[in-house]
Amino acid sequence: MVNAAAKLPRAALDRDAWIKGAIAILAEHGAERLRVEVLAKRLGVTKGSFYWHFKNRRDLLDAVLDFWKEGRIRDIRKQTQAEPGGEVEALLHTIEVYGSARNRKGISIEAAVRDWARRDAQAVAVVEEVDAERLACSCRLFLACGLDAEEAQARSVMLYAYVFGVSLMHCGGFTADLATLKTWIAERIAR
Amino acid sequence: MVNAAAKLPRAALDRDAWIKGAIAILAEHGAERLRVEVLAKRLGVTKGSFYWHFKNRRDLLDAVLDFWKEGRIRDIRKQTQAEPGGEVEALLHTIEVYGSARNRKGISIEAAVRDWARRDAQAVAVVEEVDAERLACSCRLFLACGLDAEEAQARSVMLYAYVFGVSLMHCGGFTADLATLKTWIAERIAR
DNA sequence: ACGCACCCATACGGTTGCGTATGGTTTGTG
DNA sequence: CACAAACCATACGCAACCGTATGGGTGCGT
Repeated sequence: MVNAAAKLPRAALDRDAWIKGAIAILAEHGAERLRVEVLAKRLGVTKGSFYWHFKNRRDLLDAVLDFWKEGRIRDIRKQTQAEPGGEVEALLHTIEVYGSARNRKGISIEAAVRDWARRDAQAVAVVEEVDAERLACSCRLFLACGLDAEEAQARSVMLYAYVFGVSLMHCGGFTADLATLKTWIAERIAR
Repeated sequence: MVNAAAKLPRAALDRDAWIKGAIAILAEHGAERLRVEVLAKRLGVTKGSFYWHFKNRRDLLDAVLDFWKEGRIRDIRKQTQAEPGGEVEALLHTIEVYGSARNRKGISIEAAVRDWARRDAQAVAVVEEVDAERLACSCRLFLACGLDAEEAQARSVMLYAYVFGVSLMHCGGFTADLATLKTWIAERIAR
């Protein structure tokens, strides 16, 4: 019998494949509905396979959190690197990338993890680490622009609070040109 | 046998009591884990009672959404009413009330509903209505301050995106004096 | 006092999901 | 080829829930 999903000799799954599948479900349905039997069915195998790669469901969840944390820290460092003089551009770019509807998948994961962190201690720890790194990165840019320490910190908090918040709002119908509004806001935060 | 929970002759529950209990669970555990048997146990009755007051679980969820919507619309209208000349104070007050850690319960419900709205169409509709009302309320204040329509809209979006976002962030450890940072931010948004 | 509406308990069948036990298949290695 | 490790299927027990069926108790109107 061939693989029902791919009609190919089954490629053995590794831990990473399970984690990536888990993140897809996390983005679509949240951590609460990330179930091993559902995930297994999605990957075209049974949970017999799952318990070979993971000790239990919690083991998977921790792996997902760790995977997400590493990726987010790598990403924020990449997005916020700037040539001297290009700091404002880098800040505007960061707002654009993190607050734009263009990045739907990433925003879904972000929202799911933050909601998860309201009940799970491990998720809280990961979010704290990621937030700290992001705040440090943008703070560095604001300082390079010549702002004093307090204003640099305040603007950093404002920046991330805004991009996370706007991704949760439903302001369609409020204005004809939301894009113009967003660039106005980005300017007021970054400049 | 007396009532196990209150040691009193059981007071008959009405629909409202169920809804309020449901909102408590919603705040603590999210919509996904708002289960009728759990809620019934919390209220000291069995689900036999529940299905007397509600058609099914979905019926309760819709009632919860409606209850929340009405309350939020009433609240935002109350919070944003201002004497002529006191508009900036009203805006600062709104930021304080909605973004402060003082309002833990309300923020938990807000976050739960917004997460809920990422998967449930009915929740989306309710959040859209509430957001529209809130944006309209603060927009009115900004206009009364003399701002033009575009800037009033932009600042309104920035205001709510910020307060929702900051309630999801974990910036403890980033600064010694978060309160000062928040007042700086509030000033930059409202003034 | 009788009946009925209101409110709730108990019991049941069905589904989903966790974790374990056990055995089969495939792949690499001596 | 033999054998073991890696990988997966099948089957089971257990728990949490949903929704229904059914009956018991309490208060109120007549």
